[in-house]
Amino acid sequence: MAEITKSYEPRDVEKKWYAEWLSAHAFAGKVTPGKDPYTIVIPPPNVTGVLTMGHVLNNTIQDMLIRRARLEGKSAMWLPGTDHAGIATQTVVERQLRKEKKTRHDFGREKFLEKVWEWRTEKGGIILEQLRRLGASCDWDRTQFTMDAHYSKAVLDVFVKLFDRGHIYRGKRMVNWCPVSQTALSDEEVIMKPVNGTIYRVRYERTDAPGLFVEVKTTRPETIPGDVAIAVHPADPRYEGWVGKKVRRALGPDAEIPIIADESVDKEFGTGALKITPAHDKVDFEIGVRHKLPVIDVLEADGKLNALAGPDLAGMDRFAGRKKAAELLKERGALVAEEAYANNVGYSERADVPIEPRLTWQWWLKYPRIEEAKAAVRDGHIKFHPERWSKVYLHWLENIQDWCISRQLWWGHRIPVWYRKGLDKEKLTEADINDPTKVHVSLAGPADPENWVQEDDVLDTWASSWLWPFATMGWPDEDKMKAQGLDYFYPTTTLVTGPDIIFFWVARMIMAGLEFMRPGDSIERRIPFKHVYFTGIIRDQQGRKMSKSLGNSPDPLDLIDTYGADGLRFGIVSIAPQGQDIRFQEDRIESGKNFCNKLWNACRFRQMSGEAGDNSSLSAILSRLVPDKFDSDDHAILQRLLSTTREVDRCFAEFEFSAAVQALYGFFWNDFCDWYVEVSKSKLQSAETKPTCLAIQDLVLRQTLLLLHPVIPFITEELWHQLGYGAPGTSIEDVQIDNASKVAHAANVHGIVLDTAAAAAVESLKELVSKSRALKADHNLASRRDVKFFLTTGDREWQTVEGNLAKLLRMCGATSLERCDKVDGAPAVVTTLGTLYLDLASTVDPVAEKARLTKELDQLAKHIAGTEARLSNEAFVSKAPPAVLEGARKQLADQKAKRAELERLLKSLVG
RNA sequence: GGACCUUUAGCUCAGUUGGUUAGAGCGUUUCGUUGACAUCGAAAAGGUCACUGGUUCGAGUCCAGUAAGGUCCA
Repeated sequence: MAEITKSYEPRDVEKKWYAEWLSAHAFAGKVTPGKDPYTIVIPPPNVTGVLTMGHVLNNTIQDMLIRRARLEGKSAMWLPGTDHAGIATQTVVERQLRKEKKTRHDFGREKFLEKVWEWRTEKGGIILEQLRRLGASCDWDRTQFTMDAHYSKAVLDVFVKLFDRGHIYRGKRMVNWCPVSQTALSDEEVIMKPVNGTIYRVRYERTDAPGLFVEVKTTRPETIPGDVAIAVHPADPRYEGWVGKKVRRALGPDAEIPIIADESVDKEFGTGALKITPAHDKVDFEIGVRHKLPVIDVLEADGKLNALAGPDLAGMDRFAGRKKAAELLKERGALVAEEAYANNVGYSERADVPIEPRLTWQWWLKYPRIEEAKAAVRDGHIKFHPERWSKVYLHWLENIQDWCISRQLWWGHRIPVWYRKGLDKEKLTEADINDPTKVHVSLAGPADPENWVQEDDVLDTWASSWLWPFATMGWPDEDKMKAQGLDYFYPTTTLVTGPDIIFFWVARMIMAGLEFMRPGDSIERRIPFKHVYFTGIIRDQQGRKMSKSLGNSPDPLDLIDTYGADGLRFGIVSIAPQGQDIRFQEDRIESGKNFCNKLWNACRFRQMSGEAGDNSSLSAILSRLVPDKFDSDDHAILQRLLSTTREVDRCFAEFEFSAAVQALYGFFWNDFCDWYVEVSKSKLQSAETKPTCLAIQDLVLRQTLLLLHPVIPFITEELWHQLGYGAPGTSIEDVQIDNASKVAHAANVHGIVLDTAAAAAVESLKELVSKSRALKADHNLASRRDVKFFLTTGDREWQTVEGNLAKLLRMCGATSLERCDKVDGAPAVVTTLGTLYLDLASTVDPVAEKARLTKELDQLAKHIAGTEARLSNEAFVSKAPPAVLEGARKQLADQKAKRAELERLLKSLVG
């Protein structure tokens, strides 16, 4: 076996093991009857995406779950893939074309799509490559893309089915229009942002009574040419007698518009009068419908004003038009005032520009299975972690609106609808849409395509990703489903994602699963996943969301180069508590790297300490232990190993990953390295204690590597082999991890009965060591090893000290530690094992020594007062549980004894 | 306007059903390279647990309210 190097160099180790895992097909998800499946489908990153810190966190957690599942003996399968990301990808390619001074229209639909496919072939796999660097153990042979032929077929099949089931309709309604992308958006793709703008007070003059005006407030004067009425509340006394009269439109082609009464007008807002512009506001549109008002659309798809806005405004951009409109109103004396105004404006999520409410023909989906989707989460068939997100989810479902699923893009799944040639698409009625002689809806298309024209629109990207948990495994093709094991792996076990896509994706997947999977079966069999773990959002030091545009996100690949993939994984998991946003700190990643180095060196120490024994299995190591030779340190470290194993078991079951990592960190660094390895150094000197000490190190290291492997897979695999825990050609994941009770049971089988008092004994030894060091540090003696200590103590305590003397001398850095009755004038410290004196009587400064003891005494006095107060409280004594009462009494006794000792020491000081 | 989250050491955060003297990492100060590790070791300083009130023998923890910051929905 090669000697372990002095420091851990991740680069080669990571490269080597990832290649080995791939060639061994270690990540392949296999249908294995008799084994429980454990399935995760990756939240497919956009093909345009590059790895961000969010991806690192998200995918590290998925990999941890998958690797832990493999270690637990489950048939684990992690399915990777990418999302075609309609708008995002089309935008990227269009931006490229713009550099060549071209638009997609210069190419035409077909040629443009070829360009996008070229782009995706060339650059679309980057993020999956990056995930490999991170160590992601995805079953790469199953990699899916939402535009793959098979997947596309599933998407279109679902459209046809939902159309046939009456869930899909075409309607001319108000949509959120993005003038930059020039497509409709769903409500979820609109981000409300507070904007400090201007509100314009505009007056309209009565045509029948010149000189009489009605005043309204608007933030959008450029839409005044689209006004078709002024609305007031019917019970508003200010406008008694006004309803039915007409006013002159303040801007645009000359027109008289009526004053109407509508209950929905808010009397409290402004003057209580509202201008009605049905083409450019959702509320206005509804009022317009109620009053059968015309619709005058003054905007083009690209956000420019059109001829209906009048010659002064036509051709202007909407924002320039707003300024111009204000000027024109002013000239005409119609502008009463401009006021600063803060309001919320909807922005396009992708293009980051204000959206326009726009009346267009679109395809809509009435969500299926809404009630069942609520029940699935409410009744606990699907568990959210943290649970509180279920409230957000349920609230959204309570208020759910139909989903606008059509997009005016080219990159996407083209809607499988054909219109009979010669029909005017804009004039189709509901009956026409459902008339197969006029509108054809099918997967295959019409038999006589020459007589039909296909719908231009494509589907919203999310209308493909909502099928991800089953369309990725061959659905709906029976043969493919069988080959890919859909029936075995579905429902998937856990979904790991961010709470920001709870509506976009999580809720919709639940509805899709319930609608399409295993019709007629129970709800547990139809849901797409059993657990949803919501990660926090990674923020920068200032608390801002990390984003490409802000440039505040470190490149994870740089971090991998600097700290290793394992260091990055360990660091990011350790700072990601359940459901809380994360403020990124690079030094935590550094501490992940340091932990790896610590682990490496502890294993190196084991290797240097003696010959390797039989490490081939847990049982082989256990049989090397001689329980009779155990001292309290051996008992204590094994107990801590068990309690840590139990804690990690619990953390994985409850999705508390940072707690798991912290438990392992504390156990390994503090309990094992700082204490057990240090005491080993003297145990290894004796032929009598050495074999058991080595076996215990092997036991702890073996089990710790198994517990750590899901978090830091590369280094644990490497050390596993370096220390001979696995046969050549096997992997650490070929071994099954035992939970705490199984490990305890195995130990019992080998005659190991752990002494529960050992932990307390070790704690008292640690205290003695720590206080002896402090005593030395106080007297600037940290480096010397030639000090002598004296201890005044009882027989029992001395027995403990004597039994561990060699270790104690080494740990305290002393040549001797002798028992004696009384030492005068030496610096001393009170411990549970007795009063420890530093043999330095001649060099001591009594004044400083007094100060030190007095300070400790003062602190102790406060604690005694507190304990006494509690115990003298009648209510406490009569109502507190006996164990608590007993604890308090013992505490007081100990504190008083310590006080007496300190007082004695103080008195004994000369001067 | 509605809902949710956060507020604990200089910084970032733990603190499980209320119960000894509230913890960790980083940072700071002092000391230390003796054969696992300086990517390290030892010691130390540092907190009226945002505020007010309540429940309780006992509150960082439970309840109500206030303040500040954040997120989502309208």
